[in-house]
Amino acid sequence: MTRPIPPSTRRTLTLRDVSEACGVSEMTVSRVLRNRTDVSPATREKVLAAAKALGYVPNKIAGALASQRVNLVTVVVPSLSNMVFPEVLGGISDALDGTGLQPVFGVTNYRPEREENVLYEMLSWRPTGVILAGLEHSDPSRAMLESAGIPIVEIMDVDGEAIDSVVGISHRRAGRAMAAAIIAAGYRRIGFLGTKMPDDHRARKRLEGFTEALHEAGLELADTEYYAGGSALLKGRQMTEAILKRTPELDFLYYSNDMIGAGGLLWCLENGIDVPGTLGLAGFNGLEILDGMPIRLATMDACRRDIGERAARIVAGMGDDGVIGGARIELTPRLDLGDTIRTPDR
Amino acid sequence: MTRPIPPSTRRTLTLRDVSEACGVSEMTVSRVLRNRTDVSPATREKVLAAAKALGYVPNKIAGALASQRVNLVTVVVPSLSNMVFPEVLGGISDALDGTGLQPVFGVTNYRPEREENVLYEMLSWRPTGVILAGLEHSDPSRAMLESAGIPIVEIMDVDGEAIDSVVGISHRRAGRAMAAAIIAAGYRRIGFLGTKMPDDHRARKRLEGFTEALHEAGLELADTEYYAGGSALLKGRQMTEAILKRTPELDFLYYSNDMIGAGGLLWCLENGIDVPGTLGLAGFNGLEILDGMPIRLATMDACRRDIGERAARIVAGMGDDGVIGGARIELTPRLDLGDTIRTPDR
DNA sequence: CTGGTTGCTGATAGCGGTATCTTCCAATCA
DNA sequence: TGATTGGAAGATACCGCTATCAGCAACCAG
Repeated sequence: MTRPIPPSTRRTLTLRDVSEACGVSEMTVSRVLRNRTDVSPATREKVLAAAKALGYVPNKIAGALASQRVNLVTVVVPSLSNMVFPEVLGGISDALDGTGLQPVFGVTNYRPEREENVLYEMLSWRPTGVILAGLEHSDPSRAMLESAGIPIVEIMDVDGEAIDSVVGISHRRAGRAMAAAIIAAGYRRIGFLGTKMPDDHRARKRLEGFTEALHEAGLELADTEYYAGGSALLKGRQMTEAILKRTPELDFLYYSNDMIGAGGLLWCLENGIDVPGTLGLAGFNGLEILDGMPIRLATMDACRRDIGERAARIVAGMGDDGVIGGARIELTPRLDLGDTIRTPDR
Repeated sequence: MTRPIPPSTRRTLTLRDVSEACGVSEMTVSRVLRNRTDVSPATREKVLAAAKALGYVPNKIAGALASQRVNLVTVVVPSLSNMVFPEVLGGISDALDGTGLQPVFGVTNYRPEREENVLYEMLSWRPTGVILAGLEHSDPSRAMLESAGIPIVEIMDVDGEAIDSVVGISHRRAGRAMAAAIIAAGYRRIGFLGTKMPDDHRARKRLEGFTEALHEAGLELADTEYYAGGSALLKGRQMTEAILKRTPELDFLYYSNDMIGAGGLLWCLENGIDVPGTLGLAGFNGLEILDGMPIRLATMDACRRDIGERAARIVAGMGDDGVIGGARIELTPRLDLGDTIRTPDR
């Protein structure tokens, strides 16, 4: 095993080491390394050469403490295990690129007490801003965020009261829109399949909006099926089989996400069910994976990348509208009927 | 818009504020908040109450500078857009839970210069350790890592020279093993479908191992097909169609990942191809999504979670073997023939 | 030639904590 | 009873960097 360098032997380098190596003051080195303009080209070259030769890496901890500036943006999401949040993170990452700001990610696994912990840890690094999913937080979490004195952007959801800024879609409205489309297509005996996660508020709100709209049309959910954990695609199959066995007269299945929807779709096709004739299907999220399915599942795009980008721009102080705080951006999800909802006039 | 609290009015709290609020020294407050034992219960209560009442959040920047201790672990991965790295991150996150260490993630998009940037930024926070994917890094990156004087764990791959510790599988060997299984099953006209990413070294090594093993058995790849970007599932379909149209006599398709493999599988089934009789298929990664496919794609589990957990334990100083640095853990991927490779003796 | 400006560099004083040493005082013991 | 001990709290000195201001030469207009 070739161990790199005896870590004990070599104290880590400081500005002083660089300054001594090139015969200028620490202050001048600091200026050069921060790309400040008021240094003569000659000195600049000398310093850069020395820093490079030594392999100096600045200590941001000291820098941040002295300057009271931290170029970190805290990003807190509930999960990485479906594709929705990674895409949001991608949007944030790209939007922050070139601003000098750096995202730092934390994951809560949909647990409020974990969110509280993650936030506490993150806030104690005094980040430039916070982007976090959802509007539902524990009281201590809200208190921390409110008193942090930095931009807070709650994302994904706009149905509720924001702490500061918010960028997202209305999941309640999304649920209603899907219900409307389904009813318009003539389906009447509708089942719902979803996760059993009390803290997935967005899924809950979609379902609420969905059932409200059904109700207003004089309909009720005919059956529901819940799952927790495991391969979503497989669960989608199993749940579909189970719900159809229990309630064969269903003519539509609304899935709380595309992955279980895709599983259900595959099961239906394999079992010779006429989709969308006998049975209509719809999911939620507009996942890329749907592009590869035999037929396109109806879905609703959640504007994930866009949400990430906009949120990042707010934190970076580049919000489109020039508003300082308290921005509220509601995006409109695009309904995609795909091939699994019959066209109304057909 | 209800803005939280006038940020300008309220200076952020310091230890001094808490100490003045409860009439003890800053030092004592510091002790209490760090759970040090040498404080009387009475004082402790008093301090905690004051801190809570004020909503004090410690400043880790100052703390880290003073104590020369940072509880951050840098984790650098190339991508979040397929499920493999999120799973690794999950493993790391869980293993670190309870150690007082916190992971901080960075993404490179498979670009070496970006890796260099991310590492520079991250190292300047003086983390406790670094976990990063792969063994191939730019010279400056290697230099930074070598001179950081902290545990460095390179993950996913063991085929190459490590900087310090390494946890992963041999992708070369994985490629060979899959080739062996395919040859043993009697397939002879083998095609390869994969990404066109020069910096995905693990995919490259798998292919190298694969072709080597073919070569030793007197075989060569009969055709290859590459893609870049887009929905992997859809690309899998399209590439499969393309390669079979071009080279219909192929009797096996080896995909560089499960997602395109799954797409290919769906296409084959829809087009009435006898899998695994006429055409065998195999992917790589052991993704959960395969569980939901009509039939199980042959694959090889990459031990992702396990790799994350072990790497985290090394950084946390809990490596199973008690070795301080330079650990080398090679895991053995499990070959799963699924339903898309015919059983040799059948 | 003077006073002011400009351009570059250095000295000094913190940023908000923690390590370490010291002090204080009550409890314990010969 | 005085010496000793040990637990609890405080005083002090930094950690490595940056903000700020001071210094000083070169330059320019008046």
